[in-house]
Amino acid sequence: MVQIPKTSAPSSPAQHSVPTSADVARLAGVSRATVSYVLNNTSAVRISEPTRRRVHQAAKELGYVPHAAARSLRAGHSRMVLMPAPDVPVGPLYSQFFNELQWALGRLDYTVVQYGSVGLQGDEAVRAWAELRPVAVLVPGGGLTPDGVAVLKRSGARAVVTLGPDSVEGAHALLMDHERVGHSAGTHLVAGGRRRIGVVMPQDTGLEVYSKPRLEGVRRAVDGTDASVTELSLAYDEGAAAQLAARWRSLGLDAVFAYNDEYAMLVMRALQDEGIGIPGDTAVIGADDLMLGRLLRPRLSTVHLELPSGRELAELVDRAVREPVAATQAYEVLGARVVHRESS
Amino acid sequence: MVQIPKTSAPSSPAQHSVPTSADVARLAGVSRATVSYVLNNTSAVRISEPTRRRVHQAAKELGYVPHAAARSLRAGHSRMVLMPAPDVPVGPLYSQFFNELQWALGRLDYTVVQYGSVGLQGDEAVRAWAELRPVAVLVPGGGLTPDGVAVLKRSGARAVVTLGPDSVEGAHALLMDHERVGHSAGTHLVAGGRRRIGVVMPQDTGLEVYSKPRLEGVRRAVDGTDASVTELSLAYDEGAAAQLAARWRSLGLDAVFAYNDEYAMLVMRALQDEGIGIPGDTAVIGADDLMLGRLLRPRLSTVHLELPSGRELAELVDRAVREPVAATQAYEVLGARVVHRESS
DNA sequence: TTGAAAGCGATACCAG
DNA sequence: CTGGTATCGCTTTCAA
Repeated sequence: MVQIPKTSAPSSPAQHSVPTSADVARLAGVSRATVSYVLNNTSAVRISEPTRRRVHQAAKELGYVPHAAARSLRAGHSRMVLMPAPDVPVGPLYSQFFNELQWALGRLDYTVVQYGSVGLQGDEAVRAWAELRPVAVLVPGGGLTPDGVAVLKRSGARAVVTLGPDSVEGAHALLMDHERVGHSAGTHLVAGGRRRIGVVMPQDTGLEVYSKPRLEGVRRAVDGTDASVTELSLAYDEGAAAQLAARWRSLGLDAVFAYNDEYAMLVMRALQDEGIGIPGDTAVIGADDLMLGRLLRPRLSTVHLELPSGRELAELVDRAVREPVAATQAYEVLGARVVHRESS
Repeated sequence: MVQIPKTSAPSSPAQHSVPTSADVARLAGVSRATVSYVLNNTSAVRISEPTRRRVHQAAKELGYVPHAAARSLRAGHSRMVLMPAPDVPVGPLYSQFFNELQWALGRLDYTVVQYGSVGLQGDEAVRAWAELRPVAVLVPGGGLTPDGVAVLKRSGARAVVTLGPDSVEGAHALLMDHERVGHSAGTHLVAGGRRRIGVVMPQDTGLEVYSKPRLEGVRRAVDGTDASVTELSLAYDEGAAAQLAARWRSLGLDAVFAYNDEYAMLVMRALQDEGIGIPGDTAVIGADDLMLGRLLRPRLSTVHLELPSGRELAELVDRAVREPVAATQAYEVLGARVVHRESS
């Protein structure tokens, strides 16, 4: 970081301590109770207009901001929905889904908080989340244990929802079985007459949650056919791709399913540079249906994913919070369908 | 969302109310104070080993998890670092930077929370952040006002750091002036003999924070030369790119700087499909130095960005928290340098 | 219509 | 070494 001090503004004025509702009350010449009534528009109690004005005026003057912790401590609950922040760089697909979800939950008056639990292991992380006493917890990507769910529930979470490959006892599950993705791709390749299928797996271990099921899906697709599957580990790196391409002919593969479109692009480029014809010599198919696939030549075949809409998930959460039902439910929400373009 | 209920597990056992330290004390047969001492390993006080064990045992049995709000209410401060969650899909560059930052702050024992403030306007959002009484606030992307900083400071934030184009009174600033990015690109194109430069601007208004300064940078680069700049608004969409390419010859441009490598790829593809030679007829340069640029043919020239390391920012935050200095400081932290490949 | 006071859960002082 | 207890900021009965 280049450190070039550029400005040196004068200090902010003396640090008065943080104003409380008591300060507001004092300044307005009323009791703390009245302040609370006015600021929360409590309908059960009617406050005279002049008093309201004085309170508002005082609050503004002091720059009063209520203390969320104190409030929810008193109330015994919050409207915080907690999600662990993903610790692996996550694609545009997920980002968009998440934004939508956040917006939808905001509309329902929940506050969404992404909690960075880097470095914490499993149930340790769960305890950290539980300390915040969120009303609901959304956990993407597997790894939550039934014990973890129990901790969250005991700490007051009215809804625990997992978004991942399998459902966890006690939690609602949005099943996103990426096995389907691989299965679609595999089926497509086999139907196209391919028999020796390579599957490109990211070396990045953080992506295994998705890549392994995708691989399994391909395996299932070729099961009972005379086709075979070869696992190919690959770093997201030009050099690694070139090395893979160099030994491609010796591998004797006639098709490759890449973890996603980005890896597909990487592999496709390397194969083309090696003089391997696509789809003639080797068919290539990716996944996630990213824009870039459409821009490649030949156009990249891919598996299009359908994620649940943020609005629907938000409603599920809201329902679960309002009436925690006896039985948790699991929904299969991942749609996968092949988009056949030119590379396969 | 396809809703296929798949499992229907039995309800979790009766909802006992959330266990408190008092419950632990009762079960262990000690006072609440003792529980606190044991669970926090308070060194000022020595507790007998048998008592410690009884307390730990009781806590485990009840599944006790401390209440963060109560704790920080009592303590008068928290170690929460708050960042508003970006509401526009943000690239891999930012994601990586953010992960690093999160990790580094975690090492320093801070808890990073991304707060979803979708739908809230300016100072309304600031008040929402202030309610959480974070010890530090990191605000990316401009839009924070001096008043906003004052609200945060008054609510107890010991450090307010902006990451954006300009510095704000009262806050530390990590200046990331994207004007430099455009300037590098523009200078490069002009030096290469290009005279009629198109600048591709995303239609997505959320990206204006970055795209406008980049455009200005190009303008500054051509200033005083005989080159000219043409602004080209473009949706991230194949059709839009094709339309742009169709009227390309009539535009009479001999170079284009795209907002980033993704837009560059989009434009380059459309131009190539239109039979326009790159870099012969038109030079193309992108920005952000994404992997995909290296995979294009011709290889995409780009502007490589150097962001501050997460570790350094974390240390800046920590310093600011520990000793809020009289003067806030501003650092220029965005490095930009052209990576000349084949497309320009 | 307003005020006094209890209490949410955890901590740290001060006695015992 | 351990236990009472005041306290953080806020909401909400209950009285006045």
